Amino acid sequence: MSGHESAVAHLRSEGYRMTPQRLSVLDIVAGRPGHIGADEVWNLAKEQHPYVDLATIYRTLQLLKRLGVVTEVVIGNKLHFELANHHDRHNHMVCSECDSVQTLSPAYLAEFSQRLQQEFGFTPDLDNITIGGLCSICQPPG
Amino acid sequence: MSGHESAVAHLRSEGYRMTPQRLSVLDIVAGRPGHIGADEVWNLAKEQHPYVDLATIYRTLQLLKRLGVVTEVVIGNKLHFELANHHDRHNHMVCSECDSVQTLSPAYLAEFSQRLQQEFGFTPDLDNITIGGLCSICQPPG
DNA sequence: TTGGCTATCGCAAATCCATGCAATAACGGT
DNA sequence: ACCGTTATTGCATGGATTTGCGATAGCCAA
Repeated sequence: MSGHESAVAHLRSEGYRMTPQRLSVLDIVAGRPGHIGADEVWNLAKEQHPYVDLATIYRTLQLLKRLGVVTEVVIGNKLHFELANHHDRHNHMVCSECDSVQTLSPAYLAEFSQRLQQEFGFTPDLDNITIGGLCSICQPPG
Repeated sequence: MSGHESAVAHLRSEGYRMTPQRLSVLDIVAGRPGHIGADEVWNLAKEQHPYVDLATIYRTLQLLKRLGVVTEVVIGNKLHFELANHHDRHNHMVCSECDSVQTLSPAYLAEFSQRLQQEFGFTPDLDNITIGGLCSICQPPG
């Protein structure tokens, strides 16, 4: 198994327990290069634990998100998750036409974020923000 | 009645029909200075048309949104709507702690938008974007 | 005014996600 | 290895929003 040890240790250190369901969800999300929907996680998890409930999947994903182990990505109106890579934080640009996804360095948002903080005292949470729009291929003609 | 004529004409010109339910929803949203939740619209609409269904409210709001007559704002996990004022476009900053809402001039997003366009050929749709975070009052101590 | 085409409605059921609760199982202490 | 505490699960349920479908009612033409 790959580098789940740290995630497991993280759970443990916060008083959370390690269960087969949680390990399963962790494995599944970690086994994906990109993001994965909750329903997909569920389907895959059921292969190993036929009785897992979808609610457990959701709770686990939210837990892992709270712990910073996974990142939530809003695509359309569904939630997707991906393993948080702290060495490669990024945001997403989703094309509303072809649903393609590009990653975006948070550096692009830093300046904007600072202005909101300075001028309004508002601390935006842009970590998981997704930018919708049209990708270069789907640009309207003209 | 105020300036619903243009909205009505807009509907008509696109082949949509004008119904009392739609007029009612339009009146209600237009009669609000700020944003209003779908359930609130429903309650008010029922005063005039006791048999309107919530699904009709949702469908109408989505239609008006598609036509650019109203704007959708996601607050917490509910949808709110407000009359689109094309002379005063703005974004929203929603506090995840107290659900308070501040408006934000799109000027703050212009620079960010241009960079995405220039560097990635991606045309972001930031018109209706909502920024989550913590307002100045709900800042964590320290 | 009337008639017909079809957009729209009301209703019911489905979907997505969150939550309350009793039964279960993880884990530290013995 | 066993026990007890209590975090976690599965199940049922609820809230918000969407969708399928047959019935209804706008709107245009005659």
